[in-house]
Amino acid sequence: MAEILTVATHEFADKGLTGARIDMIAAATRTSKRMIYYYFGSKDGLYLAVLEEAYRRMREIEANLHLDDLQPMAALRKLVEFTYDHHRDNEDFIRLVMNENIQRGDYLRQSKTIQSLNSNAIQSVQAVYARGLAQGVFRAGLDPVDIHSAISAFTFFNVSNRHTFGLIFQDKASQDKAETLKRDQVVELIQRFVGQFVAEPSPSNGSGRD
Amino acid sequence: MAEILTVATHEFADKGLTGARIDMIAAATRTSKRMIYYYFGSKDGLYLAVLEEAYRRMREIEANLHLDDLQPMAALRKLVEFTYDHHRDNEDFIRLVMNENIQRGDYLRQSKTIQSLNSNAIQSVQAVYARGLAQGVFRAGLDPVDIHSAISAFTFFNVSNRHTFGLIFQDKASQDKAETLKRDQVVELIQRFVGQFVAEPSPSNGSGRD
DNA sequence: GGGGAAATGAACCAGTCGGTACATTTTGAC
DNA sequence: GTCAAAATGTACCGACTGGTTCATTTCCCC
Repeated sequence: MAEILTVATHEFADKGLTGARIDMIAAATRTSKRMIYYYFGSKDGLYLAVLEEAYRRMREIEANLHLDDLQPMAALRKLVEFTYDHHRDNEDFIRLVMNENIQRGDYLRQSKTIQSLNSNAIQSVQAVYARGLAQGVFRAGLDPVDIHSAISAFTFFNVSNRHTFGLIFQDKASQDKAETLKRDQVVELIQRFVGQFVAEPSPSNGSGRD
Repeated sequence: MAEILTVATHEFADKGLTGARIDMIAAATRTSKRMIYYYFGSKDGLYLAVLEEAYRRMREIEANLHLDDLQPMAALRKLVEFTYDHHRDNEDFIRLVMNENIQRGDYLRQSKTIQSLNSNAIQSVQAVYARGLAQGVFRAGLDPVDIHSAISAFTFFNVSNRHTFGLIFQDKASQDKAETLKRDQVVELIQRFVGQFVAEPSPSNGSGRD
């Protein structure tokens, strides 16, 4: 059953809900189509299960960042870096979410499980932001949801629109693998958005990831 | 033929390439399925035509912004506002591009027409950025493509991920129609990213749009 | 070891859908 | 008016695909 989910995740991410073929998924598994229907009931049921699992997995990691141990600005950096890395390394997740948006969130809406998972993400941002405010390093008047939104927008777009964006601006040959904004740039952008001043941008650590 | 394109644009944007049905498109037209194949050859052919038309239309408007008549910071604002408004008001376009990314840009790649359209967009940014640098209001070291990327990321994500994002954070009931970041916020974010200092953020004009 | 439930296999089906064959009509240049 | 080319209507097809039927096997609890 776990195998089915793994294969299905890939297939749905690859072709989308309508494009994916149950027969293909079955063929790539050691079980049969019959089994897929036995466990998941329908194509939609399988898709929903895949969606839930993908979200669950991300939030699980995210919940273990221990942002509280860091100074606000550093915590912000770490959160951005995590999100950036996660999205870059989990294209399947990105594609699933894209597809779900094409379906207008019809399936996500059915899953109370997922919806409850995500307020935690906002809580984290809220906590960091509050500390930053208290210390005077963040500017006032921002909504945690907006900060989260800003982080998501960049890191998500970076992967989701890789193909069309890279294609259009391919003449700027430099960019390797059509990555648009580099990681440190995204960090800085967010810090400038949230920070009080930018005269002293932010310590540019050279650390790879995490 | 123009009617076919209009209807097809909507259908493809709505359901995606695989989800769209030729019979549906034909039914919504005053012509027949036979005609669609007569003019466009195949489903893929029709899809490609739709894609080209959508891109062409956007760049056409964009080319008429006359950013040169404005001071750099104001020009930047206008560019962001235009992109924000366009994306918000043309969900079909957004969805087409999303779909094309799910197809890994396979169709966009076939269209030399589109690819040539877009260097102009970068040219505009480049021009504004250069003027801003000369006047000392923009900071050095940025790539015009990065600026364009930043603008796109926000305005695009804002629409493309409306459904999943709005659903997840619906508890923050405030946001009307699940719009994540407000227009002025996006403008400010970009200005902070590009600008030299942010002590004096930017003139917040109260004008609605355009 | 009996028996019911869970798990599985193989063939099959009915609806769907992109695409076509064939015939016919309309157009427009001369 | 003629005639070729463009345009169009109708009916149809073959492949695909989500889903099912029926029968069988494996599991496991007492």
